[in-house]
Amino acid sequence: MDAIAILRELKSRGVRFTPQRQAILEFLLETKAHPTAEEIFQHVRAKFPGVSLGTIYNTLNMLKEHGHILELSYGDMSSRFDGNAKNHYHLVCLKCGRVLDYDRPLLALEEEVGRETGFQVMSHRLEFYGLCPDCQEQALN
Amino acid sequence: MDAIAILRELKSRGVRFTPQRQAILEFLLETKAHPTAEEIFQHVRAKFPGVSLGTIYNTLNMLKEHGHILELSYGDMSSRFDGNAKNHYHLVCLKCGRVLDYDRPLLALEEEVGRETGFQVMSHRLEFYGLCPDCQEQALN
DNA sequence: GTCCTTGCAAAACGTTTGCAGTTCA
DNA sequence: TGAACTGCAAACGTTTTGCAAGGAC
Repeated sequence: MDAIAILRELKSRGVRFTPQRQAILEFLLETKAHPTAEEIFQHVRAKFPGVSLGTIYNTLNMLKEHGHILELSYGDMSSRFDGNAKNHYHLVCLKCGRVLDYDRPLLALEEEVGRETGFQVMSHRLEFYGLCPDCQEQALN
Repeated sequence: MDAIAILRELKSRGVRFTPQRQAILEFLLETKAHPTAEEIFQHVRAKFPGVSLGTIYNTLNMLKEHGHILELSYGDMSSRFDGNAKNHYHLVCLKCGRVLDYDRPLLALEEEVGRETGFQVMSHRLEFYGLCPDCQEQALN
């Protein structure tokens, strides 16, 4: 589903279709980089010089609430946003902060966890921390 | 290992043993609640009325760097701290924000992920999101 | 025309930093 | 004694909010 299709669907729920929103969502869908709000801002500003960071956050929160993007937050760094809300996992580089996708079959644990704990499990998040190939190479030098 | 033993061990690495640090670490070790820095501050202030939030953060960062506690961060809420740095997983309630421990054998995935992706995996984090038993009950009313 | 959204600025929030004074070793 | 730590306050970066003007429908 592309940006226009998603925004059309949202329109039927009372969310307005604006060119800024289209630019933000298109960028999120086409990049694999898990950008921060600031990075999205810089990118969208190339097309819409007057856009503000407030609008970026407004749109990101709206898309997140409707389940079209994911917010990934880490201790010290600012949040990163993922245009792929379909389930997948992440590899986080502890040195450069980069976040890479890791596609693999989802773990079938939720039902078992719910049974064991009484929690009504709705989703899960799995992340691996370490060094990306680039940073491993640098460590050798 | 209790707070005094941990602080004694840190002393041999040049970290000073202060009563504020003892109070902070004791609270983290005895609670299961994964408190925020602010909650730790409120608790420690009962014993040390003059303590400052800066000291709380200073101590939490020191303990985290030495691997004695974990920092858990989520999108909108502030970080929570876990006095149990031994590997275990977490259940996060989407309604009340509570974080519960989930003890189970660790997944043996790191080696496989490293092989598949070229990442040098050093740790992983697994969290389940949903409704805790209390909030499920409330939803019925 | 209505009301949602934008841009801007200010504010809020959690966290870090700088510094003078204090305490631990 | 001297380096590490404390308390305080100011600073910081990220995110949210308030509001008047603008744009979608």
